Amino acid sequence: MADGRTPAAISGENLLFLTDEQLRQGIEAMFFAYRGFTADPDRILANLAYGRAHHRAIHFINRAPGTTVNNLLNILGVTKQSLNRVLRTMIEDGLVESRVGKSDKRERHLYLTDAGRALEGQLSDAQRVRMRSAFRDAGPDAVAGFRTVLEAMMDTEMQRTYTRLKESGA
Amino acid sequence: MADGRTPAAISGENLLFLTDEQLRQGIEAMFFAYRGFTADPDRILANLAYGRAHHRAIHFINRAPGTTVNNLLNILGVTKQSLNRVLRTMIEDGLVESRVGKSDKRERHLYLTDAGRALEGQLSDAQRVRMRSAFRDAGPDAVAGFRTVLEAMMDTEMQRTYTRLKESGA
DNA sequence: AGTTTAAGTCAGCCTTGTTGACATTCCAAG
DNA sequence: CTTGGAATGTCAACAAGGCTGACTTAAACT
Repeated sequence: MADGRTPAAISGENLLFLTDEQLRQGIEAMFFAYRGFTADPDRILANLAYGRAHHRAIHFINRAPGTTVNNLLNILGVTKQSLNRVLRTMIEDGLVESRVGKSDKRERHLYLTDAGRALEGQLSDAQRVRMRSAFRDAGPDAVAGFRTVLEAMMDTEMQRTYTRLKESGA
Repeated sequence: MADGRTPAAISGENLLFLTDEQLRQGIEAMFFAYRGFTADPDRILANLAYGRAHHRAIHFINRAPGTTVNNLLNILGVTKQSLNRVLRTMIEDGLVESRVGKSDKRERHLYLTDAGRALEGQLSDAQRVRMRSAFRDAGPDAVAGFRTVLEAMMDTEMQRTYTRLKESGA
């Protein structure tokens, strides 16, 4: 078995963690935790003229500088029109730069400007503070489990996107 | 130490799980996983005239039948006006029943009708299928870690709400 | 030359959040 | 008994951020 559990161990550990009540608690935990997860950046964004959609765009442009609009579209899972509205305001405000592609001039490659990077840093700092505190409180084993479950919860398509980003990172 | 780790073990396990890169991966995992988490109920709701807000209301009314509007407001973290719009359509459509309180007639107690319970079942079945599959793939230790981290990520207020619901359940 | 692709844009619609103002009902304290 | 405050509901207006559909432009591919 890939995870080192024998069939005996699996039936032995009597699957109590798969009861409907356990699953419901997992569902509610996701709901409440996601609120906490977005709360800190939301507070910062509320004072500017931006929202969560801007945060997401800015995060992934920072993560993969030079990404094309199409690529970003796939990562974010929204329509071109929806992304464009967000992108346009950030380009106008000088947070994002859009450069015509060298090899393929139809493509636009996206980069954060200095101002964009500054905001990105502010937002991700806030989000990381909470994440770091949660990780530290929970300990490395819990964190590993956390990531395993989240990965298993993604659509397979998103799993691939996530893994690609992860491997490009470090 | 409550979790059995000695101070030496903590510094020994060199805190690699707290690097900025690890935290960023955790952040992205939350983002992608939440999309998966809501995808199945969203698909069902798209065919009806309801959205995620209706799902949340219906979930917690089912979880705590007879809850007051104010209580639901606190759980959901939205404004009274926002909840009321959602609630009103579901009352009109015969999914939710609103009963005037016995002891305090200002309060309205909320219950699902048979039709409401049917929809709730449909939605939570869909969501549980994915959750169950993720839990099973990840195994009980990972699930425990998942819940530990999520709990640590909540605002303390939400933590209390979550715990109260959890203990009332089973 | 004709088709497909990437990006952008316009218009319109929906859900779901927000504020602010105001009415009603009822409990409880003075 | 009256009055203040609490719980609820309702109306109006607005914004963010999704969506669809239609259309343009430019570039690339075949």
